[in-house]
Amino acid sequence: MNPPAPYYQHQGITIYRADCFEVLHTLEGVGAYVTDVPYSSGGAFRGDRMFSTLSKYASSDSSQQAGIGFTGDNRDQRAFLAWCSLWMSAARGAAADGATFATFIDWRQLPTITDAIQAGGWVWRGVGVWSKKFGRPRDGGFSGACEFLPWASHGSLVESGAYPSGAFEYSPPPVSRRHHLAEKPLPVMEWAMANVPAGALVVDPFMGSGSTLVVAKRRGLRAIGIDVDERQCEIAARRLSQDMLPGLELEDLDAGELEGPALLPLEQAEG
Amino acid sequence: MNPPAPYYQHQGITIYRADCFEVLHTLEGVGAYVTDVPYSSGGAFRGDRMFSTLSKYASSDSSQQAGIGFTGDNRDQRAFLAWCSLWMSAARGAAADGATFATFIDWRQLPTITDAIQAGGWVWRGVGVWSKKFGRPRDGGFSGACEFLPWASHGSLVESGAYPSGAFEYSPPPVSRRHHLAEKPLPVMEWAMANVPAGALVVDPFMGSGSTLVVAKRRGLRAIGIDVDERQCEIAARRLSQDMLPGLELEDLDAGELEGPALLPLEQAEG
DNA sequence: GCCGAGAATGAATCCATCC
DNA sequence: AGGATGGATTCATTCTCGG
Repeated sequence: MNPPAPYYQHQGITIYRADCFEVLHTLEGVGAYVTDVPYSSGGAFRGDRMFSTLSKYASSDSSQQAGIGFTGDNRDQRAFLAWCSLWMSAARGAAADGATFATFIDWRQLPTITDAIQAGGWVWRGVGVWSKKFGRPRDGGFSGACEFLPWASHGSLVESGAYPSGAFEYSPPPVSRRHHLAEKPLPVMEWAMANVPAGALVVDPFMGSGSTLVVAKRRGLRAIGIDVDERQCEIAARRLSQDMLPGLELEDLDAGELEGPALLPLEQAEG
Repeated sequence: MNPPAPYYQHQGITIYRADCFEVLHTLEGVGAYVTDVPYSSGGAFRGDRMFSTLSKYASSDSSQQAGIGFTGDNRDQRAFLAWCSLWMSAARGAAADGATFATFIDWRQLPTITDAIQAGGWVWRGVGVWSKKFGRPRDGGFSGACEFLPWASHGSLVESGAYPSGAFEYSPPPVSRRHHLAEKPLPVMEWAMANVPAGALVVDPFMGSGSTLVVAKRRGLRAIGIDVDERQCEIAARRLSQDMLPGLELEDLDAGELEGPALLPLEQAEG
């Protein structure tokens, strides 16, 4: 099979505007997958509002009550597991021996993701933690201060000479300064990719605004980003075209504004 | 039903030397469960789980294998899920409305524990993270720097006026200075119990060396600790008898040595 | 009591050998 | 074969101890 025509291609970095399955089936020799799977939306299953509603149910005490759409909740959860298992399996089919896999996820979907990782044939190796330092406070409960990075390998873990910590602390910039609602700050992405060996091909099946590619480019890695949304592809391409002199700190790149015509704001549905 | 005779009882703190089921079925009005369930973890290979806790978890570098191990750590996945569901369900049967539940666990068993929490009828609310700052390094992978604190409530979450963070960073003291191999430092326990409202009855079904009770006593809470191992009961009782003047810092209490005769190490057979 | 240099450590993991 | 055992490995942080 051949991949679709690239949306962007320059200096070892390629962007495809496509569903990830279309591209994953055409790849081989992938050394690492690093991504941020969408879990609060996703055209594959349901509209954003519907999913939010269900999440709201699940987060209330109403799961103990009668009359809630339990089957609907359940089916969404199952569909998410099935869909993740499928794309993770497709990803593994394109992976080189010893390839690594990592995706960001929130606490609620973490168990589903670790099931999907193993269902997809990956060897689950651990869970990294990104601490944002602050989360929304909760009277009588713990704030949601962390996001999780379950990671895995295709077969034996290959030594890369890197020993990243399982915990990383970094305060994210305000939403107003992000290119994407769920955007991961570049230092956080750099941490998540710290164990990727030199020369590896990195693939992000849910590219979003392209933080994975920006870090890959800085490190001189080959990389492929995939996103169904053309606006995200454009944003990512513009970020890659920015000045990336080594003297620039990642934080500065994060704060850099994109040149060119203004882009339409993203609708909520993209979160 | 009546509980067994207490092993220790003083100033609102009670210790039972018993299997937790024996006691849980006799309780009522419990405001919070805070515990550290035996992980039944220790490696991806079948054989690795079968070792004693000392050889599984204590540093293999140090030839000193003296110390106190603990029991009930050898269950396989299915049995661990079933057993946890049972005791969590029994615990919920004794819980007051709005009671909270929290247990420490490692990354490998986290999904199993969140399943058990929900199977036991609790409403899963989130996952706290204790960062030890440093874990054993892994070439090509992330270190295991964190332990996790999934938490839940019995029905609606009750406001307690406390807003603890979902992340807590603290370096544990070396094994040689602990009362229990898996002992949680007092500042970590204090964080894990930060949302427990004043006046609540706290129960720890797997007391170990009694850190939960020590923090409860400091906070003026009523508390019940349960452990099958009489040596742990004795250690906990001694810790509770130590000087706990408010002027003393928790770190100092951690470092305090216990008076009385030395304890025998646990035999390998029990591991 | 404070500070710096050197030593020790880790709720592992993986693999080569034994039985 | 397959389970059990023993040993080598890793480095940021903490601990120990002397000055």
